[in-house]
Amino acid sequence: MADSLTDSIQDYLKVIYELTENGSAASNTALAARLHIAPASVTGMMQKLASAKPALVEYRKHQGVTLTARGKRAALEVIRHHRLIEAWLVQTLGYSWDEVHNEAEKLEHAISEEFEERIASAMGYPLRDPHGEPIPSADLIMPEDQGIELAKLHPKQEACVQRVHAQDAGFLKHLEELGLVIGARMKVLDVSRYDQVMHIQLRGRKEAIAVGPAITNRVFVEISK
Amino acid sequence: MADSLTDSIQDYLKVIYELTENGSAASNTALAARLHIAPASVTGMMQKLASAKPALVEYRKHQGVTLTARGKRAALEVIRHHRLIEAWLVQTLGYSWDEVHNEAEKLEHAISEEFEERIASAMGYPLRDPHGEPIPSADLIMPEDQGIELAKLHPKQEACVQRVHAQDAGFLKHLEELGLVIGARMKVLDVSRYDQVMHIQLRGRKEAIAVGPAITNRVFVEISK
DNA sequence: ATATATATTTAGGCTTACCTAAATTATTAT
DNA sequence: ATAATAATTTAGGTAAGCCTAAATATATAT
Ligand SMILES: [Mn+2]
Ligand SMILES: [Mn+2]
Ligand SMILES: [Mn+2]
Ligand SMILES: [Mn+2]
Repeated sequence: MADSLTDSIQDYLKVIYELTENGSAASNTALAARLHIAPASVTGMMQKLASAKPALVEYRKHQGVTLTARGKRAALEVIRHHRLIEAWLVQTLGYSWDEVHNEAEKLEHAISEEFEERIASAMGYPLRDPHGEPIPSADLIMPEDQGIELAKLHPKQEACVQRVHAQDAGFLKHLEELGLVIGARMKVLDVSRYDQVMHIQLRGRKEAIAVGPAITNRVFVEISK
Repeated sequence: MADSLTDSIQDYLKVIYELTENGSAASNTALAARLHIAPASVTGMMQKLASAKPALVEYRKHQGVTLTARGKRAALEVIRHHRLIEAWLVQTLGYSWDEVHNEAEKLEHAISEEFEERIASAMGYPLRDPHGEPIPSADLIMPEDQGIELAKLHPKQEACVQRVHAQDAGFLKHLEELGLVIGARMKVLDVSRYDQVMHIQLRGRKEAIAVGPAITNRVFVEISK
């Protein structure tokens, strides 16, 4: 009943959710960039979603958009689909974490609620996707996430990789080669003051690694006191 | 590389394949009925597919359409997707044979070749879908099918249900209740000359059943000599 | 405060895939 | 062979979702 939303609209809502998780409104330019769509087209879609019968976004010219309660629910439904599918591709079909995103990007719009429930049940209701991202519950609550950017750690601190905020296959493959996979334990050796390059010793690895902000801002960890 | 065909076009090609399996061309009206689309719209699409850069159908006004080699390959690709998905929903997610069709109808357009290969491999390259329909091979050859309509049997003949040509959930559920499932063994008791109602004794069932042409024309069997 | 640069919106178009109503062919029955 | 019926095509439209170019509003730097 809830879903007569097109694939396109579902993608817009999903991206708006991600861009507004920090509390601020999402700009049209940011949306356009994430969706690979011209800014003018985004404006048109935002006007449409804002004046839909039950509005999906709140939109004020030049001020960006936020989701209405309704829009948020729709977004979480798509995100739940996406992350469950990713988890399931890895668990039952042997996909690796860098291969699942594109497949899930299409399947998220194609599965039924029945299918969603069946894979969730088959996997024992997993809480996170293969990248460590939390999976919204069936009643569409996004679990709180207490992870912290790796970039925020100080020398001597120890932590465990909890979550990686990325979808590019090459980037993910690179993280894997570095040993920055979910659950990996590490100790920060030092941080260069000028370029923020961080030297890290991963447990079970001989050599320490050096990673820049492009990586440390996307890897989230749990500090192990 | 092969697939820039829209979901819509894929559905048209699939239905054309099914309507031309008997050798004759497919009429626009028949296509329109199967696709739940107005006949005028079908005409438009046929003109488009016929004059596409590599033509997908051969079309002459008022004469109906047939598939070109290219169109046939595209159709078989979709049918392979559809049937593999159906098999896999049943085998790995516990769907019943009457629930899979609608789910597969959407997923068939959403999965990658990679996904196709992975589920085929995970199931050990099955030859038939849950309704007994043959699954085209990875190189898009449709297996020959030597089944015969149940309606063609004569009294005293024994046979085994090989395949059911149907997708309506209610109809399939009814067949299941009757005991007309894939692999069921039976003996024809008699056939009423006027309404073609057939009396059948299924192995392992107490009571014989009586079924009309709406059923006997859609159930295909293998005669067990 | 003004000029410049950036972000956003408006205007006008395009493609895909539908639709309905009217015209045209084909088919069938007399 | 006609006339009536059925199938098919043509003509003219619509709604989604995009796009580009031009106009406008906002933010930034001096
Ligand atoms: Mn992901
Ligand atoms: Mn998507
Ligand atoms: Mn089927
Ligand atoms: Mn389909």
